[in-house]
Amino acid sequence: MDKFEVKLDQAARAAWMSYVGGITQDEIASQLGVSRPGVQRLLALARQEGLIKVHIDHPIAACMTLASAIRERFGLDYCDVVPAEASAPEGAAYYLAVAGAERVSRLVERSDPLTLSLGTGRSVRATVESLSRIERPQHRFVSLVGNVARDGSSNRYDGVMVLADKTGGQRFLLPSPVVASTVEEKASLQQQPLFQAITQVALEAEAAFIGVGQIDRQATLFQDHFISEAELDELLGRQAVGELLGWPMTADGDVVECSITRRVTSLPLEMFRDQPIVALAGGVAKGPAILAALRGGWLKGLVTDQLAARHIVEHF
Amino acid sequence: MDKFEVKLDQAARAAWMSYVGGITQDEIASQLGVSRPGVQRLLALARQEGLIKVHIDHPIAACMTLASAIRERFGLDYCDVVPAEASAPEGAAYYLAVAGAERVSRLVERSDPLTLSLGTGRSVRATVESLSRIERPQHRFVSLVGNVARDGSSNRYDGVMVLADKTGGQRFLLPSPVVASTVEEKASLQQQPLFQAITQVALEAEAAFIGVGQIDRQATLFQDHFISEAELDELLGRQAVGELLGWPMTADGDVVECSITRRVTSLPLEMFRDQPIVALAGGVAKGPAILAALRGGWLKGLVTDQLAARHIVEHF
DNA sequence: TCATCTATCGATCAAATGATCGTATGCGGT
DNA sequence: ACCGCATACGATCATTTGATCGATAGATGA
Repeated sequence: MDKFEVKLDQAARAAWMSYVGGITQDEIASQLGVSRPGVQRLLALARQEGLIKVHIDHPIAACMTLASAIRERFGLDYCDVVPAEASAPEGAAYYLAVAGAERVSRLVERSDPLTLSLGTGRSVRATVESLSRIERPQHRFVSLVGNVARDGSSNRYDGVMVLADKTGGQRFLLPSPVVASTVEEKASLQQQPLFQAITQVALEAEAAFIGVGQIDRQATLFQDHFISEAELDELLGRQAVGELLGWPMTADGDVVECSITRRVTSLPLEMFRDQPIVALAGGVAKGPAILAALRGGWLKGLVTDQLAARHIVEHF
Repeated sequence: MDKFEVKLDQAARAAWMSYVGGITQDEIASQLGVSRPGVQRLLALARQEGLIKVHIDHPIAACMTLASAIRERFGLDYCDVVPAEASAPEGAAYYLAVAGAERVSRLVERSDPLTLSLGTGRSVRATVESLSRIERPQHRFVSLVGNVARDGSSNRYDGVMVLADKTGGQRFLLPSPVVASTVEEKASLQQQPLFQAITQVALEAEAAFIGVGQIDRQATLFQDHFISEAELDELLGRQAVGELLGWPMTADGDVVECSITRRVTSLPLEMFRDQPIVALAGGVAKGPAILAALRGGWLKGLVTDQLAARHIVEHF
């Protein structure tokens, strides 16, 4: 095995010249007295033996590692992880919004008519607000979640509204509360032609950008009075850890069947199995919920922050 | 300057994908939403800003760094640094010989007639002894240093002898002591037709492989009785720290003019200004001598070990 | 000793990379 | 507001890199 040692020596030399010295393989070949393919084999050996350690000296490097791990593990089309600003917690939210806006604008910028669907939540709102104005009247934007609160007031600043305002595109809002008061109300809503028309548009969307909700006392669903405290307790009792479009799910990503589920008016998740859903969510509290959504295989894309990403990779 | 931060962020991302992730630049370009040349600029920026740290996980890496530094600093054609075997001091000598033999055999292996000149010293001897046998009767080997001791005995195992034996090439030995007894003896020697003929051959050599001598109580010149103790003291008094081919020189690489110099019979160093001289020497004791030879600009190539190399770079 | 097998090596080609150039875009000054 | 400058961007080409294939040399066993 002494022969192998010599090979490794040469491999290390070649690796040094190539990576540190920036020498071309031709040059290395003549320096080492081997053929160029020989140098390639040496470099391959060096890589294989783990002789070469590359370190990117920038905070973003950790994010990239996390992003790559998550993308691999859950077969995502993409995963962006933005740095967590330890000093300014809102900084991370801003980063998240910018990163999300980047992904959205990629789609919106193009000239062909585009249909995009949006969920609700702070992250989605912040994301569309980060977008710059661009004239795209040919685009259509549709909301996947009802934007009417229990008291009947309509959220004037839904993401779809902002996006349509910024682009001049068409808007399609779901004229319903997130959770209907009764099963009958839900059925009645779903029979409205308007509701069905919007459903149809949503099905034609090329991508869906949605938030991820956590299920606890800080849950948006609860804080915004879409569900009552008793209903929250019921969800917690059924092991719900997060929600997508108002659909609560367990840690494994299965949608929880319960009294609330039967009254959720959002479009059923199964409907989007073949559509790319992109989640926009960050913060350590959202970690378990995002992980659940990933486990359920609902997502094709994810824009998150370092805190949530770290939680996710630690609980694969 | 916030703009610059964003650029650096992207540069770090691109660098991560390229170096750690092994993604192609085309892929990175589409992931980052820029053109491929844009990615190149980002990578160039990342390199320039020192974001990318490559570490070769092998003892040889340190040697390569030293070698590169020395080659750069003194404009050498090449510099090989072999690892110092902390456990076995003779191991390093063996490595040195193998590394030197590698350089020599590059030249010897070729079929065109070759003229090679050799100095004396343990390193040169060990080097030629490491060479494998190869039939090259068309080659010529010439010694640059007299191989006759003060007592008149001839060193039967001069490097030239060994090399000629191994290749079947012609041998040209300098029939003189390294240091003549008197200036007159030197003059007389130099007038011999044989001496002049050999000088002529030496001038036709394509490369010279020589040792480097230190000037102290362990000096080969002194140990082998080429100079007396009084002469050694004289050299030390004149700040000589090393010698090439018997020519003592100061730390700056200037040849010392003194009573000994006038009696040295080796071919004058100036004669080789346009010839590639390669020094073979290692060990911490040889450090100052090698550094002097480098400072004098006498060398075009160097094969040394980690100990000497470290001394050299620390005393640039 | 010969045959065969395997491992290694170098020629060739496709892909990826780096560099140069012309062009566009934005910014500051007049 | 317009002009000029500077900076940055993207198309194109040369170089470098990676991979595949056939060939050759050495090893191993019959």
